[in-house]
Formats: sequence, structure tokens, C-alpha cells
Amino acid sequence: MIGGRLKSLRGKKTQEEIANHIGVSRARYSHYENGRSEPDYETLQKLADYFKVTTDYLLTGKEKPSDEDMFSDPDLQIAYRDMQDFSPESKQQAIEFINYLKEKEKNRKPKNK
Amino acid sequence: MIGGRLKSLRGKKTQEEIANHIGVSRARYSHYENGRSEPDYETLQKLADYFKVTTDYLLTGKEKPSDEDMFSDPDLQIAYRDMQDFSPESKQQAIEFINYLKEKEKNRKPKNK
DNA sequence: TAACTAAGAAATTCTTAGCCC
DNA sequence: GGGCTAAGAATTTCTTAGTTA
Repeated sequence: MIGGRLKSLRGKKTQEEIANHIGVSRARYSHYENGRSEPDYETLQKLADYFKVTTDYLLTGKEKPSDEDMFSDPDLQIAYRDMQDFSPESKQQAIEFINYLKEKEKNRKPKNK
Repeated sequence: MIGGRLKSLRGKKTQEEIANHIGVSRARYSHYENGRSEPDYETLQKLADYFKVTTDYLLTGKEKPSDEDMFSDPDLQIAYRDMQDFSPESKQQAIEFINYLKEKEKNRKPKNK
């Protein structure tokens, strides 16, 4: 399960190195990689931080390692959710402003396409 | 921790309804909401599926409900997708404008709902 | 040196049953 | 009905110590 992902994320580093960084014993980390036990949520978070992936990725493997370049930043998502609660008028205003920015973007960098 | 998020996601549904859907006892689900215990990974996944959010969101609260079924206007969705291609500067501008509108909305209707 | 594991200890979760509002 | 929780049972994890390669 999550073990395999940990294994490949670790690469050529030793188990001890990872274990030290996240503050668990060697044996404990080994258990995680071999599926003998699963990390508690706190440790899972530390592992995700250390490997620079989301907990989602560790758990499901369905997301890609979200290194630096995440398309969808949280701020944008929050803004989007906010917009859904807007009155029709505000919604319209928001959309218009976004379209305005979109035009500006176009001119800034002449795209192919 | 994750309990609070479960609570708000549940809304006005009963604990029993959620519990039945994910296949755990009432008491067990109650424990999750009140932080007396934490769901194992399998149950966490079921909860995330049921509430249509990522496990990341349940664990950290940092991500949004998965945009899979962000219903609402198509126009808004298009605008959202456009924003993802924006430069950081334009993104920032868009977010600021949305926040400005958000404030305006707040003042428009001082009382809840 | 690095990784793995058996076995018991320790910690956590789950169930039952009941209580409260 | 709907939600909460004490106590013990059940399950899981963690540590130690030792084995394997």
C-alpha cells in the first residue's frame, strides 16, 4: 500500500536517514515500508512533508508528487468557492474582471495556438 | 482535528446516516467527530469519497473539497479554469478582486442568510 | 552496514450499553 | 430521535533484540 510509495520516494537514501528526519525508530519506519503497520496521521504528515508530496499521494497513489509546480494553488480554490456564494451581480463582476485579466495575459505573452 | 471538518461536512444530516453509508457504528463515527479516535485509512477514504473531498482536506484542512463536482454555473467554472493559466501576478489580482467582492457581499447582507 | 522480523509491551480503537438533551 | 461517553474487549502499533544478507 503506502509502503511501496515510501520505498520509491526514499530512493537511495537509507531508512535510517528518513527515520531520523521524521523522528521515528528504524524498525518503525521499516514496518511502514513493509506494510506491517501504518503511520499515524501525524507521522503521515511528516512523511508527506519530507518527501514533498501530498498525504493523498501517500495514501492513494492517485495524485502525482506535487513537488513545486502545483497548478491549482489553494488560494485560487478558496476564491472559487467563495464566488459560488456570490449574488448573481457579484458573480458577473468577478467573471468580467477575470476576462479582463485574461485579455491582458494574452497581450503580455503572444501565445502560439 | 479532522473531527471538526467531519462535523461541518455533515451539515444537517444525522451521524447515523453517515455511519451507515460508510459502514461503521454510530458510536464509532461519533468518536471520529469528537476526536476520541481517528479513522483508519480505509475509513478515511470512504469518508472522503462520501463527502466528495480529498483525504488531504480531511487530514489537514488545507485543501478544498475536490473540484470534481463543483456544480454551479458553467461560466464560473470557465473563469476558474482560465485563472489557473494566469501568471502569478494576475492570479493575485484576481484573488484580491474576488476578496473585495466578498467583503461587499458581507456588508450587503449583514445578517446570516 | 542496511534492512528485516519475532515476540511481547504499549497504545489505540471499537463495541456495548447506557445516559443526557 | 440524535448525540455523547465509560469501561472493557479487541486490534494495532511500537520497541527490543536479534537475524539475515
